[in-house]
Amino acid sequence: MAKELKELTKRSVNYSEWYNQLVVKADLAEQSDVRGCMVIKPYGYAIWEKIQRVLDDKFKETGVVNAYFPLLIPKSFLSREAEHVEGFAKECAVVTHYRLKTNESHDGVVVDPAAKLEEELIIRPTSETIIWNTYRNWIKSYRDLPVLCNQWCNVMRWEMRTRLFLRTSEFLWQEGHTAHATREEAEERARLMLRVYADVVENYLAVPVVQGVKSETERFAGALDTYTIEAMMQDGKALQSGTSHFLGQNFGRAFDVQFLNRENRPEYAWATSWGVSTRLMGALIMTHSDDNGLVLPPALAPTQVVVIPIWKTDEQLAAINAKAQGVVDGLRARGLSVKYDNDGNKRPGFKFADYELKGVPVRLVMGARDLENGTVEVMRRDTLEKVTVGLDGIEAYVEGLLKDIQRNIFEKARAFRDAHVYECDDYEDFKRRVKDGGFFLCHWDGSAETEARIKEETQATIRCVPFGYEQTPGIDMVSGRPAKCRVIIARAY
RNA sequence: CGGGGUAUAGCGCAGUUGGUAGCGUUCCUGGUUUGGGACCAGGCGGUCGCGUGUUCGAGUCACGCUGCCCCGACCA
Repeated sequence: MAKELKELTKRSVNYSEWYNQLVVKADLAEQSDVRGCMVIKPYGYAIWEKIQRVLDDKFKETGVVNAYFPLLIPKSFLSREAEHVEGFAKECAVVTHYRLKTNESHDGVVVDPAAKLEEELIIRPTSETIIWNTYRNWIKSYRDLPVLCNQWCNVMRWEMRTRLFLRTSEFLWQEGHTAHATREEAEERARLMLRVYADVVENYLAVPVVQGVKSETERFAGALDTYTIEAMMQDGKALQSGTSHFLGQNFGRAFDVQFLNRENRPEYAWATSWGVSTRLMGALIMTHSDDNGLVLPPALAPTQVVVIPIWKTDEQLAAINAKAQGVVDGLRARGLSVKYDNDGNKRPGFKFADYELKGVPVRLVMGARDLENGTVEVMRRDTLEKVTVGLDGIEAYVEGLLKDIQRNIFEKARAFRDAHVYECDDYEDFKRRVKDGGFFLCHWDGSAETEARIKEETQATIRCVPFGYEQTPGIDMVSGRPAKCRVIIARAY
């Protein structure tokens, strides 16, 4: 069954449209008929599962365990932490009834007014409240700490405008929630999880990120500090790809989670929370893909190698099948995920284009010519380069090639990012250039007024105070007041 | 919730001064093809978003409603 495959919009013509078409045509996801929601198709979900597995293993290495908490949160829980409720109240879906009944004309159903809930339930926009309400019963002594739980789940935030993977009303994520006996331990945990995110995103998704800390206004609702990883997309816009929050004792206090410390004195537990979502899929797609379609990092590609035979007669096909089987087995023996596609309904040219669209890192082609010469044609997706190599030692060759692709796409993305990071000291210059994308390193006086003015006049926001950047004091380019450090300012998704 | 669009086959679209439904593509069947998105022939598929009105007659005109898209506000 052939699929309709039209040419993609060029990245340079309309980046948003290109992205949207790519997600749909590469079979990753599609818009659902349900408002603001997304259907993740099997191919997209296979990639997400791989990301999940990598993250899960890394979490466990740091002592985190998985658990699950309810989807529905009593309304009163949400309002316990004042800043938290203010941050999320505007985008909550609310369950008000628990029953439907047949309508008067017996051709449909209506909400049964008699089934109104005494207290409304909120569909979780995030789970701090319900988890900390639970932790109250778990934590009595410093010996119970730390508690290091993660949950894989869906959350709902009633967004006004949605985009596949980047912003949908419902999305999949993991949220980790930890409780600690000391402030220092909690702060270190928040920073540790940020490092875990940066590791996974850079070394598996091959997406370079800037680690940093958010300004007060960009902080998570209820946090004392929000750490972030920021990636740059190919249009120069920033994508917040993961966050880790130091929550202080705010939730411990709000949910009365107290423990007796070594001195036998009651103390509120210290908290962190941290999450990454299916938005990572968006980062993956936008960072590497080109006008031919997706480019997947070998570490996450559901199919790493596709082998395509080209034949004219059944005898030829049989001969190629036999020869190719050896290659496929050899590659699989090395743990690679290989697809052999001898579907006679599709022509080779169609398959080439289709696997490129889907981002398969390496393609092997075997025809009558190769059969005679004992060779195979190898194409790498990242550069689209083709070479013909002998079958002898093909497994090691392909394995090396996959490693090289993984490294190359990361280096390419990092080079692009670095070429679009600018130090900027002049606000007029900034205003002219920021709309074309890029990360602008600018001195900031730390005031919310400056931040608000930049946002209003340029639609750019302070992404973070970057770590690992040599800071020197200077003058805020907007207010002219002294500034302790430079921050990254950019337009963002 | 403000401002602007749009609604006709699964998808993308045309449809003139009102005259009874069309193109491309997908899909199905058969054949020829197969080293970069094949070709030929045949076929399936539509209460023209919903409702009311004007008219001998409405996809087309008027009014109302609804959905969706874009631009704002909000945002992992």
